[in-house]
Amino acid sequence: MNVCSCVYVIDKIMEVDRIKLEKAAYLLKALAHETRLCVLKHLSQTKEKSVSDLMEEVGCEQSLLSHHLTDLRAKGILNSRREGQRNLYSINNEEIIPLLECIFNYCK
Amino acid sequence: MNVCSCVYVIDKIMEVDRIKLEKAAYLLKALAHETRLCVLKHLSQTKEKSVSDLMEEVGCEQSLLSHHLTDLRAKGILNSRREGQRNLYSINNEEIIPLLECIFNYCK
DNA sequence: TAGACACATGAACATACATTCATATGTAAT
DNA sequence: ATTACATATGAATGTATGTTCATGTGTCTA
Repeated sequence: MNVCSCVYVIDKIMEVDRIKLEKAAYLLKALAHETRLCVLKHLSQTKEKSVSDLMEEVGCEQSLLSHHLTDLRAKGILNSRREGQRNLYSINNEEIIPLLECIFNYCK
Repeated sequence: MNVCSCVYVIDKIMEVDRIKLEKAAYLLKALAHETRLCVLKHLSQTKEKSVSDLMEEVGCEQSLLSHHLTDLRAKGILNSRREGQRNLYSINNEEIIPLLECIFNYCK
């Protein structure tokens, strides 16, 4: 392996790291809010929940909650589907549940 | 147990939850930045590092990095001690390392 | 004790995020 | 078709966060 390809490999490694850090920062920003964490906590216990269910459980006003939910959905953390008048939200990727557990566990 | 003490217990549970959510949100906000994650990643590999070491490794300008470090220290995530002219930073509570691993692992 | 080095600090500014309010949309029931 | 219900959306505003720049502080060396 010559000097050039070495540099290339190092660049690639650095790049992968940078991308991972970026992703992690993006994810953490998405999670870093009491209301959103509360939503996720509730949704990790039950499959899906309507906005009104969450409003009660989370104790958050309709519009504000909706903004948070839209946000979490846009960022790929939640899913939603309609059922009649209601909009049911659920966790998109279950792998986030152990991560949440890990976070809450750290915050003893 | 009468109604009153039941309500009291429920309040207590809710309170604990709310506090945990608050703590978690606070922690995640502290972590949710590429530069800060990068610092933590480097510090979880080596015991301590000076600001200049971190400047190079993280690729961040002196003053800005210093602000981030001060911040992380104020929030109890990092420690620092002087050694001559240098200021050595380290991770305050090692329990954060598996948490970071968990986060990076999720961000595959 | 003067200069260099390593780092911290504070004010000013820029950018992003959270919240509120008014209103729109989509579905269901009458 | 009209009304009510569940939710989404957008603009306006407030608040927090990140960044830069100029300068301050502590320590070492000559």
